[in-house]
Amino acid sequence: MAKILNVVKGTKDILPQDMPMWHLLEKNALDIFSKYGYKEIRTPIFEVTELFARGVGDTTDIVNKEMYTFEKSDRSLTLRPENTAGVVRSYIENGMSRLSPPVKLWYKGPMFRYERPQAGRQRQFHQVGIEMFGIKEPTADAEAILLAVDYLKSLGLNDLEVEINSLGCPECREAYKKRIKEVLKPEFDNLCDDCKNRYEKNPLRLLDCKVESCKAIFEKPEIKAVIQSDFICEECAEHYSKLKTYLNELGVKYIENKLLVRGLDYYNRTVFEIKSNNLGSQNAVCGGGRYDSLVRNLGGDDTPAVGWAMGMERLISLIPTIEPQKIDAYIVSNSTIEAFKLAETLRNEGLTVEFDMQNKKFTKQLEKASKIAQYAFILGEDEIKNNMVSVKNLSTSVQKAIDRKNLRSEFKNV
RNA sequence: GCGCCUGUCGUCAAGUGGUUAAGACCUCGGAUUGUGGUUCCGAUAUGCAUGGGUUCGAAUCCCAUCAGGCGCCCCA
Repeated sequence: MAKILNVVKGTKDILPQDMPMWHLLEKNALDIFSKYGYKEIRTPIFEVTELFARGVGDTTDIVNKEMYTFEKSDRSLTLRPENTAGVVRSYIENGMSRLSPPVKLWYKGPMFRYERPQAGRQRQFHQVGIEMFGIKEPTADAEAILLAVDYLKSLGLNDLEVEINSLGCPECREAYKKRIKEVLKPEFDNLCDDCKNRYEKNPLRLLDCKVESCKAIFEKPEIKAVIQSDFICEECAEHYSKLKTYLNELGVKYIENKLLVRGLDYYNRTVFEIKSNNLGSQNAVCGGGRYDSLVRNLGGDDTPAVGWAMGMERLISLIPTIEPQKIDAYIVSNSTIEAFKLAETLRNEGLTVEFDMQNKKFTKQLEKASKIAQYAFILGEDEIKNNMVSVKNLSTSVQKAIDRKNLRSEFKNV
């Protein structure tokens, strides 16, 4: 026997039995996002590496150590680790800034990150997400969050926690970073290695360190005071407070989490996450926020934008398993040709139909029918002669002969 | 990149040093030559991730390698 080959580490087959859940996610995405005016967009799964370096940010882990990058024809290309950069690239390249705002786009598809796999984390995984361009007002932030909550509700996920925070604009954030670094400077040597690293790279991410010794440091009064201070400028504060007003009025429950810091560099002002307690340590199903400078950084006009992405595998692990549907009919017959022809006729009429291709014994055919179909269409010599079909309801055992002309309309009455 | 745990049939598993490696589900065949889902019978691992070692003897102990899971980090 030849050697068996396995899926690549961190990737998974999505098997037929999983498909009903995937179809539900995809159908609800199309239905609900459409109601909010979103149009679907599909961008390539690989892009020029520079797009992610400039878009996602070269201080992020995603760009630093998690990208699948390869060289082809002297160009460096990368399997997309997320889709916002690609959508923004397409928005700019296709002149969508000429469209009347808001420009609302949604996507779904595979993403690739080279990380150690664990519960809720794969190297190839799928995201569904939205991006809205052209609106600086907090109505955009509020509608994006409302849409996320609506979509989750449609999947039966009603009690997930929405966390929000405001990172401020680049100006107030820089000032805040500076203050954090100043107040922590005397403690620098006592921080854990990760935090020492973060101190330079992204001081904001120091805040939710889980190491006990670091937590203790952050509890010191003079440090805690800085962490908990409202650092954002007046304009940012107003934006944030309007967002909260909208959410309150719309009945969207949320908790404010001052420590919530998305790891991507492009966010400003609003950031949010939606979390579940049933996911293990990778507990975020949705993450997003506002990214007003990304379009400009990638060469477009100054364009405010908001977006989020959800991990589809994580969503699926939260929704109940959906049993596959049985087909309408299985044709039971010892005449292969007649069965074949009848199957084709019925399929053209819109039914899902199978028949026995191996000319097995009658009882075997019926046994198969009972496993996979709602009805058995029995086609024996008598039936063929009289142009009839004996329809058997396999859950009630009721059987009735029906004229083939009326089969399509009458079989479900058996 | 670091830590912990695990690897017995397609799947779930019993077995923890001593003759032929339980059982269940699935699959396939038969009992049943035009009536299934119930029942009964039968088939299906010369092998326990792979390679070494210890032993009279190893799925069981040891080492290495590989694979998987979980956690840290990070994120969806």
